[in-house]
Amino acid sequence: MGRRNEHTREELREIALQAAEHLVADHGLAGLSTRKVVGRIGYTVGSLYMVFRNLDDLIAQMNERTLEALQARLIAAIAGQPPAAAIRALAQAYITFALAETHRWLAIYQHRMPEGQPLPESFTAKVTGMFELVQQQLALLCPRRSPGEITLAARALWSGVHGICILGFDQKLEMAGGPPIQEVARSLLDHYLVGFTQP
Amino acid sequence: MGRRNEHTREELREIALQAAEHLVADHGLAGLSTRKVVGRIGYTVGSLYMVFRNLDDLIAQMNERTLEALQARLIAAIAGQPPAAAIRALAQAYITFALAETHRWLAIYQHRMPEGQPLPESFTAKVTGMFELVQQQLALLCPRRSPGEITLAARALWSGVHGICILGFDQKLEMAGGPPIQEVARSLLDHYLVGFTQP
DNA sequence: ACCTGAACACCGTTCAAGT
DNA sequence: ACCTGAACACCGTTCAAGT
Repeated sequence: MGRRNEHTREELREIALQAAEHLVADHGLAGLSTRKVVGRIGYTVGSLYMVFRNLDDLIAQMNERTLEALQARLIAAIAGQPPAAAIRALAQAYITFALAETHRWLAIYQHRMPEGQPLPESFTAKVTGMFELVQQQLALLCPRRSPGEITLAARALWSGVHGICILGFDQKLEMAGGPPIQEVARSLLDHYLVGFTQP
Repeated sequence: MGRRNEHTREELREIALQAAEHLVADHGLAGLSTRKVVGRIGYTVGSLYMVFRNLDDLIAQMNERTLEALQARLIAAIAGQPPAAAIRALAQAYITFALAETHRWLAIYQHRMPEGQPLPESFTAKVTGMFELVQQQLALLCPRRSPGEITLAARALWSGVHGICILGFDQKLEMAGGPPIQEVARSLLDHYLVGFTQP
C-alpha cells in the first residue's frame, strides 16, 4: 500500500472533480459521496482528504467550476448585443444552461456549507462577477438611473429569472400545462423594463 | 418491550412532526434524522415506520404543515385589501414568513423526493392553492387580460418574489450592503405592474 | 510523501422477537 | 397491535501503518 504516485496532486484533484461532476450529472447532488468518487477513480477514501479538506470543500470546488462554465455561456451570449437585447440574451442563456445541466446547476443552490463556515472568497467573487454582467447592461440601457437604482433593478431581475428556473424545475410549482419558463422570463423582463426605463 | 399505547397513532404522528419541526427550525433540514426525532419523543427508530412510510414521507408531511401556516398568513394579509395593495401584501407576507421561519421555509425547497417518487397530491394542491391567491388578485386588477396572460404574470411575479427570497438567504448572492429584500420585491412588483397594467 | 484500510460515529430501513 | 433493538448497508472523517 501507499505511494503510487500515478497522479500528481493536481491530477488527483482534477479526476476527483470530474468523477464528482459525473455522479451529480447522473444522479443529482444526493447521489454524490466520497466513497463513490474514489470508487470511480480507483483510489480509497483516505486519499480524498489529501486534496480536499472534506466533502463540502469538494462540492464547493465542483460548484465553482459549474459557475465558470455558466459565466462563459453568459459572456458568449451578450457578445456584440446592444443592452436591451443583451439583458434578454443573459436570461435565455441562464435558462438554457439550467435546462441542459439541470443537476449540476441545481447543486450550486442545493449545497449549503455547515453552520459557521462561509464559502471561499473565490466562490462569491464568481457569483458577483456574473451578477455584474447584468448590472453593466442595465447601466448601459438606463444611463439616467443612479447606481443604487441599477443595483436594485439588477437584483430584482436576476433573482426573478433565477426564481422562475428554480420553481420551474421543482415539482413544487407544477408546470404541467403551464407556460414554458422562457416565456415567463420574457414576460418578467419585458414588463419590468417598461416600468424601469420610463421617466 | 413493545405495546406501550401511551399515544394513539395520530398522537405519535403529531409529536413526531413537532419534534421534526423543532429540529429543522434549530439546525436546518440537514440537522434532521430519524434517530434524532425518536430521541426527542422517547421512542425508538422502528416506531417511526408505523406512522410514516420513510423519512421522505415525514419531511413531505412536515413541509405540508409549513405550507398551511404560510397560506394562513397570506390569506390574512390580503383580507379587505383592494387588488393592487393585496398583491403587494402577498409578497410582503411571503417575505415576512421566510424571514421569521427561515429554516422551515427553506426545507420546503431543499427537500427533494427520490428519483421516481412524486410528491403527494395534497402537497401540490396546497402549492396550487397558494399560487391561485396571486392569480385571483391579478385578475381583479386587470380584468381586460386573458386567463393565459394572468397565469403568465402570476407565475412571473410569484417566481420572482420567491427567487428574491432564495438568493437573499443564500450566501450565494451576497446581500452585504445590498438593498433589503423587501425593497427588491417592491421594485419587481412596481415596475412589472406598470408594464402589465398598461394598454 | 503518498496511499491504504481499518476504525469510529453516524445514518435510513427492516424485521424477528417480545409484550 | 404495538414497540423494541439488533442487524444491515450505507455514510464522512481520521489516522496508524505500510511503502
